[in-house]
Amino acid sequence: MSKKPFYITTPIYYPSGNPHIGHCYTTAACDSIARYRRMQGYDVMFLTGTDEHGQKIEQKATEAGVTPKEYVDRIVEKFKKLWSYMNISYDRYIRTTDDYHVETVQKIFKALYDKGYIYKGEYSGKYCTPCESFWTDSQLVDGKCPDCGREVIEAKEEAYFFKMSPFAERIEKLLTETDYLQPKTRAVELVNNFIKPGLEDLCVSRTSFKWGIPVTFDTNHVVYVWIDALSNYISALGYENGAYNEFEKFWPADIHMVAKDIMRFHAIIWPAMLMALDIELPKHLAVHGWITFNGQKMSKSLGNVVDPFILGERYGADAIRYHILREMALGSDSSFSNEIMINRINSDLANGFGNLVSRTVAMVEKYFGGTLPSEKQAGEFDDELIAECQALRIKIDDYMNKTQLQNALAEIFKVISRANKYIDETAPWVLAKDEANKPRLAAVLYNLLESIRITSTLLSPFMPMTMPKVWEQIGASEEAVTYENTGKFGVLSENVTVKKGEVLFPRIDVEKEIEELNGIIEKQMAEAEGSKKKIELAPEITIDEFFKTELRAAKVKACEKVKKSKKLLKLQLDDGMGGRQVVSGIAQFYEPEELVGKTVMVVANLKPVKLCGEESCGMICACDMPDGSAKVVFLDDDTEPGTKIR
RNA sequence: CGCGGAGUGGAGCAGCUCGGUAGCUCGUCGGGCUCAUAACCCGAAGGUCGUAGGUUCAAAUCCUGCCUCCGCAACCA
Repeated sequence: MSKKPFYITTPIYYPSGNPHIGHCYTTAACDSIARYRRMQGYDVMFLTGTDEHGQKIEQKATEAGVTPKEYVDRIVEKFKKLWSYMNISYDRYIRTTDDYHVETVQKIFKALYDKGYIYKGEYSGKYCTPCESFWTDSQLVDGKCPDCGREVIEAKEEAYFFKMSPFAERIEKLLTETDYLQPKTRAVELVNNFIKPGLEDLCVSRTSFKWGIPVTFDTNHVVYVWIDALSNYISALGYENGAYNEFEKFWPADIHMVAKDIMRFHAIIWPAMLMALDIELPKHLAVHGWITFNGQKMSKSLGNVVDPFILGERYGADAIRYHILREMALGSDSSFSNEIMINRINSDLANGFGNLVSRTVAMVEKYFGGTLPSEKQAGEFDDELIAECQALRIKIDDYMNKTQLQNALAEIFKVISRANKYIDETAPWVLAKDEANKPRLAAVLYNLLESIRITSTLLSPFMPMTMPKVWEQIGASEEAVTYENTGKFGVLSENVTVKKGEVLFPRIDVEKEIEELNGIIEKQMAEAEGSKKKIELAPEITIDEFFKTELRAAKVKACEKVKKSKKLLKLQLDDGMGGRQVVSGIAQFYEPEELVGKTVMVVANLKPVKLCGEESCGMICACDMPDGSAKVVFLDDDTEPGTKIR
């Protein structure tokens, strides 16, 4: 009889930079689930990969002086190296530059076009180059990029659009009435923000860059991110291509796991695409939060990016996997700090589990020369321990079915705690003093070995490197550590022989480590600062181009907050030519009173726009601080308003 | 009045659906033990459950107002 299929995916990551701990979380979580399912006997397909097209990649490659393909090849190597280091057991790695994927995307695009869901239109909206994003009219107010706030380009090009509206009702039902979305708490938000206002048609092709999959019937166009990237989940199985033939077997996917920032695409656009193609929908979309660093979002410029390689080197990949999986609750953010991580590794892995194995094995060696005798005697406390061990697997299954890895781990560690307590209750060192107690002592130690066998087997999907070392120490054969056997007590041979080995999880000196880690982070930050200055210079301009920008001095006459906005201040300026109003996004950094009377630098010939309903004529110059705040550039107070600056 | 989430001992969280002794992990303090990775076990201190009202015999839990924080949306010319 054939094994039941199980299909799980990570997102395909965008290789515009090196992989970080956030990528690790998603991937390690999927890996643990995949391993657990394999252990249960499922035929698992675990897919990960990279999303390699787009203008940003094209630009980065140009900057680096290589072709886009060469550029992504390099980064993909780093991803693969990290996954190998973290022991990620993916079954397939898809790159959107793979031939078979290209073929699938082109066929899907054509199919949607033939069905009438894709039509050619004229795009009259705006496009943000750095963010590589088109923004529809409802997303834009006055044509600014909602993500980065930078200049957007008037894009008057022709483009293909995907009709989303026919699927609005079905998608709303999918989100609110099924358990597709996990956790479901975000469903309301999605429905209110995107579906109720009416689903906009989606721009699905571009003509302004070339690094993408060409539209077969209109080769000026390349397929834009949505259809290209999302299709990977089916192209990887061989949908509409000849590379694989497993679509029938593995589709629909059991779990797509994503971080919350791309939830929207997987909760709305992806189902719409599948509906349009008449393909069955995936079963679950598991959405997790971000790993934050001391409460702040991780970011390179803040110097709080944790390099997974460095952490792994110090504490072992399994310890890192354990920590991020144990700490993160599905759906909400998780705060990462070196201190929390080290404490967790110490208390759970070193003190709790590692020490349990160590003390148990040591006692078998000390009291019985390494091999337990057959004669055993049951006693007080045994039943409770055995019952907890036997009940464990059912609980873990339940949590794994709900993708609640952190709860599964917590449950396993409860049993580990129970076993440590059992040692105190039975006090083997007291039993050892009297030869007559040997059978009882043997039973106690056997029960402990069995507890370790069961917990370590259930932990092995999460910490795949370390658990085999445990099995070696407790004398468990390969047959003993199956999923099936985690439900049974009494699997190890009654004459089991143990063998003391290396310390599984060495205890970490908290203060010393934190100091050293901080040193590393500081060093990284300094390096990042240094390289940043070189790389991020805009292309050279001539003096004529500079003079297109007219800078003038202006005195702040009045200033107030813009209602309905957290970030905006409205300033009345004396510009030496009758005055003007400027709106500026500095409300979080300045009180209105502070600015009155100051002389500032204004971009005087900027096209006026409306921000939150207020007219803004010009822009006030300010420094972008590394921490995300802004510092306005002030001129000497006696500078005459209207003075030209060059 | 844009949408949503959250405010529980020092820290991080559970409990709230279906009201009825406030629980877990870490930390602190005291004790025990010595098999073990200065690990393990037991005990204690510490909470007016954001705030003001309401419903009720009884509210962390249900209802209303308010405050604060976060996310999304909007937006940093």
